[in-house]
Formats: sequence, C-alpha cells, structure tokens
Amino acid sequence: MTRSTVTALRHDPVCDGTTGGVGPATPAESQGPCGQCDLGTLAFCDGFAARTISSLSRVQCTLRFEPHDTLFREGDQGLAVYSVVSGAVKVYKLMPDGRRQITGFFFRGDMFGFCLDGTYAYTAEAITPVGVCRLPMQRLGELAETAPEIQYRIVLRMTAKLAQFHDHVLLLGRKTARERVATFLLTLSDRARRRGDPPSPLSLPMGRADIADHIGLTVETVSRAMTWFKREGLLDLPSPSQVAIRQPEALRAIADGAG
Amino acid sequence: MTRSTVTALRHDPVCDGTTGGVGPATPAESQGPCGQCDLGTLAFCDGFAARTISSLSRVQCTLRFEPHDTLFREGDQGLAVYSVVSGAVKVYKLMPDGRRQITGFFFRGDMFGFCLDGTYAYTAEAITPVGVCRLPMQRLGELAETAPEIQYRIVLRMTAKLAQFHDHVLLLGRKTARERVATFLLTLSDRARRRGDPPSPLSLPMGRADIADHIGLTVETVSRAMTWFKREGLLDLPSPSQVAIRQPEALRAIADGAG
DNA sequence: CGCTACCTTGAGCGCCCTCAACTAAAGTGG
DNA sequence: CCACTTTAGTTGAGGGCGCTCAAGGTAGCG
Repeated sequence: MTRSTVTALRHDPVCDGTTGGVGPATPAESQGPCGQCDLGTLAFCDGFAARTISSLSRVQCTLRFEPHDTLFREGDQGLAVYSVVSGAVKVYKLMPDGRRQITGFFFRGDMFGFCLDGTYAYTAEAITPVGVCRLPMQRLGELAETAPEIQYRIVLRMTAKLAQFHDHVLLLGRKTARERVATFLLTLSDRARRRGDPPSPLSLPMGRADIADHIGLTVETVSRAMTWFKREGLLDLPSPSQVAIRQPEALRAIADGAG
Repeated sequence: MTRSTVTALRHDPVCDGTTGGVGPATPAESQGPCGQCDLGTLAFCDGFAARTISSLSRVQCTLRFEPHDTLFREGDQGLAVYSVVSGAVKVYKLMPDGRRQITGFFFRGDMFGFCLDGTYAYTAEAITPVGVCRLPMQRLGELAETAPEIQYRIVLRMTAKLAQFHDHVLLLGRKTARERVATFLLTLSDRARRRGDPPSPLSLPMGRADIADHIGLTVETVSRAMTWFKREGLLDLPSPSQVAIRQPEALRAIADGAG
C-alpha cells in the first residue's frame, strides 16, 4: 500500500507532501491506488478500464489534513483536483472586510478544485481530519485524450455541481431563515443517504458559524431556527453536531415554502 | 443557408421547430452551420477541426424565439444544449408560492441547458428576440467519443460557469443591496466587453423585476440603488434599459464592500 | 477547577420588504 | 391624431425579519 504511494510520488513531483507550502499535509499511509481505495462506487475512477485506472493511479496521490488545515487558497495556482476519501472539507470566498461565504461542503466521494486559467477561485479548508485523493489537473487533461471516459466523468460531476448551485442560489436569493435551515438539513441528509452514510441521526461536522456562512445567515439565526424545529418536534438535537430528523415531510414542506 | 437547416432537420428529428410544444419556435432562415454563423471566436465550435465542425453542423439546428417564449421548462426532458447567437435569455427556478430566482442571464456566445439525468433543473425564457444554436445532447455525447476536443470545450464552459456561481453565491449570501446592484452592473459590463459589445453605455435587456429576482432583492430596492448611484454621479441612466458607468473604480469599490 | 470555544437565548435596532401613489412610456381603438 | 389603457419604473411611508450586541449555558481540556 505504502509502495503505491511512493510510486505516485515518483511519477508526480508535485506530490511531495507540500501543497504550495500551505498546511502540514503529509502523504497518507493507508490508501492504495485508484480503484483500491475504499470509496467503492463513489470513487472517481470506479468502473474505468483497468488501463485507465492504472494510468490514474500513477499520477494520483493520497494526502491527509487536520482540522483548520488549508488545502489551497483563493488565487493559488490550480494544479490539482481533489476527491474526498474521508472527513469533511469546506470551500469559501472572503471579502476584504472579512465577510465570508462558504460556497460548498465536501464529503466522502465528492470532488472539488476544478478551476479556470490555472487559479483557484476559492479557499479549501479541512473541517475534520481529512483524507483526499489528489489528481494533477495537467496529467488528467493528457490522459483524457486517450481515455475520453475520464472527461465524461468530469462532465457528469460538474453537471451535478451546477444543479446544486442552482438550488443553492434559489435558497440564498429567495428563502427565509427557517426555509434555509430546513433545506440545508434535508440536503445534507439526502447527500448522506446517497453516499451510504446514515441519514439519521445526521452528522453536522461543521459548526454553526460554518452553516451560517453557507446559507447566508448569522450564527444566532441558525441556532434559533434549530431550536424552533426542536420545539415543534420536527427534529431532535442529541448534541449540537447531531440531528435526528423526526418529521422529514414537515421539514420538506417548510423547505419548499409551505411552512 | 436555409438548406443547411433543412439538412439539420433531416438528421435530427427533434429539430422540427417544436420544442416540446412550448413557445412558437420556428427554424431561422439566416443562420448557417457551425463555423459559419456570425459568432466568430465566441462560437462553441470555433477552432475545431473541419471534420468535427461538419459533424456538429449535421446535428445542429438554429431557432428563433420571441420575448416571453419559453425554450424549455424545469422538469422537461433535457434533450439539447443551447448556444445564444443573438438576444438575451433568462433562466429561473420557481417556488410553489410563486417566488422566483433567476439563476442566470445568457447572451451572445453563452451556452446553457446542460442537465443531469435527462431533466432540466430550470426554465429558460427569451427576454428579447433570440437566435439560438441548438445541439442535441445525445449526439454531442456520441461525437465526443471520436472528438474529445468537444468534451474538453464543454468542461471549459462549465468551469467558467462554476466560477460565476461561486461569485454569485457570495453576492447573494453576504452582500448588501447596493453592493449587489454594483456587482451586477460591473459583471454585466465585463461580460459585454469580453464578448465584444460596447461596455458603456451598458444595455440592460432585462427589466428591474428580472434584475431583482437575480440578485435577491425587490424591484423597489434595485430602483433605489440605481437612483442613488445616479445621484452620486457614479452612473447615468439615459433610459431605464441603458446605463453609462461614469466611475467604474468607485462602483468596483462599492461592489467589493469598500463603499 | 479554570479556561476556552461553541452554542443558545434575550433585547433592541436597522436594512430591506411591503404597500401605495405617482410618473413615464408604449400600445390600442376610435 | 388623440383619449384611454396597460405596463414598467420611481418615490415615499411604515413595518417586520433577521442582524447586532450582550449575557448565559455547556462541553472539552489543561
């Protein structure tokens, strides 16, 4: 296992444990090459031809990050895309005066880091301990010429992400505080279900401040909405980072504006 | 010219002038095949090999729509992607109670209609008289296997759109009313410049209500912000649909939160 | 036990929404 | 060509949702 990581290092000089000097990233010791990591059908390379997978495994490398580590910053040269193997990552943009907008959360199986003209448009930061599969973008482009299935897979991922953005823009532009929180919880629950994690009790690895900066509210408003849902019996909060959704339909009704 | 449209009709039975029975779409008479329309370097197929272009021209068809025509609705089967040749298109999602969020405006050279699992995630409606180049998605996927440059181009377009979304989510989640309007005007001006249209006086083909539903405000608030910018000498409003930006730097400062 | 970080709860205010009136411009029919 | 109607945009007055500011609670950790 460790040997395959070393192989990756030999073929991709960028994979030397430093990611632009940001964060104490260290090569992982427990992950194998593409197709052998434990992502199963969630893996980017799942279902690819053996030759494609071996090509990917030669340029891929697996990294670990600790909470608050920065994977890359807005403006950094965009050298690689990332696939989350374990843990949670948040991605955000900052305004000069410190206002922050978290544009996405990424979990097991999710990919991020696609960027234009070689510069990341946002900062990526680990929320929990994180394992990621890193794919150098340039190599990916070269491989795509011989294995068009790779680019098709990328198109699929990006299309899904675009659909998510449409929904989130609707949330931010037109929904009330309670509708936003309800939508957020249901979306997270749905994504957990799709990736095979228990959808209830739902795990909230991010703090209230992160949630607030994602759905365009303040910490206090998020907290009040959660407490209100709890009082109404729509959900339980065994701990601040765990939500048991009791009445999904009622929550859905609120999320869709019938509350 | 008309003959090439007829050719397209022969090869693509979907291109019969009806787009799901929605809107009085009629085949255009003035547009040629890919590479011969007047989009120049803005065209999706610009720079492709001659063989690729001829393949595209065989599945492509050009359509015209009038203001308020619906190109497709949210939930419709997603059969094709569109490239705007002339005019302006808005794309939006509706909530059950009528709240509307416009998730994007599309002008000359812009593409839209990429969708997952065969269903459009939003409704597309013509703002002005519109000419579009319509490319059936399935054929596009088939062609991509022999001409990977097509999918690479799609990836580029989608990457750019994703970056736009990140910016817009920041706008909706964290910016004040004036910051939103300033950002909106500058973004529109920048896009006009990139596509070769005069960036000033900037043309606003969409109404105040459309702007409001795009940046998460009300008509009144948009109007007040514009009047305020005018009073401060940042811009002129020769007509409601034309904006002459007098002080781009000052407007930029406001857009970025330094106002 | 004290410290820190995070979450929750409360009180008051402000930005933007709501409601309404007014103006301007464009279409309509005689 | 001109009254009438309709639609879009602007301006004003008042109210409410969510923000701000502040205090209190709770869990993790030395």
